[in-house]
Amino acid sequence: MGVRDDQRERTHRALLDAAERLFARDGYGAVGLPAVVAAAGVTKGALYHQFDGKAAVFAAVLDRVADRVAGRVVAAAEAVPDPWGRLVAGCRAFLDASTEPSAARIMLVDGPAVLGWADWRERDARSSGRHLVEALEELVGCGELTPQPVGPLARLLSGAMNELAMWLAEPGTTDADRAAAGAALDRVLDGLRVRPADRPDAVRPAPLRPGEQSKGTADDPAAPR
Amino acid sequence: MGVRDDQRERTHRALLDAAERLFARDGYGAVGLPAVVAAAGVTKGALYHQFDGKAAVFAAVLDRVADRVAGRVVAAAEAVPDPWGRLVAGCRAFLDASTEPSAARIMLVDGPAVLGWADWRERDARSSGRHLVEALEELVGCGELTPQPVGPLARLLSGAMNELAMWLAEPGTTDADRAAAGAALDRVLDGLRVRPADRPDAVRPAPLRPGEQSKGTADDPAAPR
DNA sequence: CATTTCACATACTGATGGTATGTGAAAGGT
DNA sequence: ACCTTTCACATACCATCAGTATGTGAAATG
Repeated sequence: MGVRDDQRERTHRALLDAAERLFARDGYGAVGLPAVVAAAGVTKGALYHQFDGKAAVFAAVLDRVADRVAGRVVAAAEAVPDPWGRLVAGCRAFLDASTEPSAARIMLVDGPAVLGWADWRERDARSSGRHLVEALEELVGCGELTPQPVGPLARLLSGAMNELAMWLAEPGTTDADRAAAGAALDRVLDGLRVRPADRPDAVRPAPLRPGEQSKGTADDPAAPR
Repeated sequence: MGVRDDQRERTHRALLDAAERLFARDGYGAVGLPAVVAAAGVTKGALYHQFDGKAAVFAAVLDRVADRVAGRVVAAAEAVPDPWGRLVAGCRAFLDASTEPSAARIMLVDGPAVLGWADWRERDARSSGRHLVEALEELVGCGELTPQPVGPLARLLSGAMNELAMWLAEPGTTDADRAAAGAALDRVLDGLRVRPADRPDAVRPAPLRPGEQSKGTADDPAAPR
């Protein structure tokens, strides 16, 4: 690698940084390429040399954001030993990470519209979505979930968490809202869990009570303003 | 009233029809106003006389689509006598209606990106979302759901159904996919239902840990905004 | 029947995404 | 060391789009 590749990578990152900031703040449609290249300190020539167009820049930004989110999900999940706890921890981490306004706007709001739902879905399946599917498969394997195709369930849960994240990313939402969203998600997940009584014979004799992790009290989410 | 209002309404509908067709097929971003007015057989002058701009046309189209969907939801729900059946029937009808590609693309994919999530949410809260909240409140009231703020749960379920609908709206999905999505949704809803064994009569703390909450249905469904 | 209103058409503008071409410095061969 | 090629990027340009300003003719109004 010479000084050439170095410069190349520097402008690449400058473009991604500028684009992410502007896309997150104003939305894809309201951001023009002139604004992006100006914020990055380069010209349109540089942008079109490195990307195939505006949508490609957005896709690259989205991938980077999704990677960050997936990283936090994995980190949170692999700190928990038991499979069910991993699912819950992963979901909670996803919710937290996606609530970051930049992530919500780029990944959840504009993503499907700009890239098309199919492309967007595919990218999700390669980052956070994959871990969700794997966690569900493991839970089915060890009898904590009733045997079922995990694909549809993963989509359902993913959609649920995405919507909650977009809500929580909205300015004006409070910590109480965050707690209420987490509690609702906990209740849904717990409802899916095979009751210990109904479980024929699991891998372990249920050492801990169904982890009710509703932190704080689920309060009225009405947000005054 | 006069021939004037008549003509006015005719071009209004022509614009909405043309815009809905094009937006559904190509997406908001890929449709230009020239294409819309050409398909409607009018000129840009007519469009800007009746609407405030491209986004306003889209909003009007979305409202019409959302009304159609909500209509089907209500029709399906009110044909069922018991509250729980109403919820399930309503959800299934929403899934069916939103799977129509035109509805999915306009309402679910482009809607949040074009109008902004908050505006989009508000519109949903006025059509389908309202009925979901009401159904959940009724179920909490009659003890089939554990007392909880229904706002977050409604958002969660709405997001889940939206994602499933977008999936099923994709070309290439089969009837088996449709059935699998419905089954997954059924399982989640059923998991939320209070077990008859745990429901002797009145409202009890349920199997959840204490400290949850004990209030009734007090909950503001829509975040004011 | 004169006047006003209004639904719409035409003409125009600034800005945007995208392309074609130019340029100068780094890489590579001899 | 020198010439050539490559490449990362800049400049100039174009088609198109959303939006605006103005014109127009028929319906409403008195």
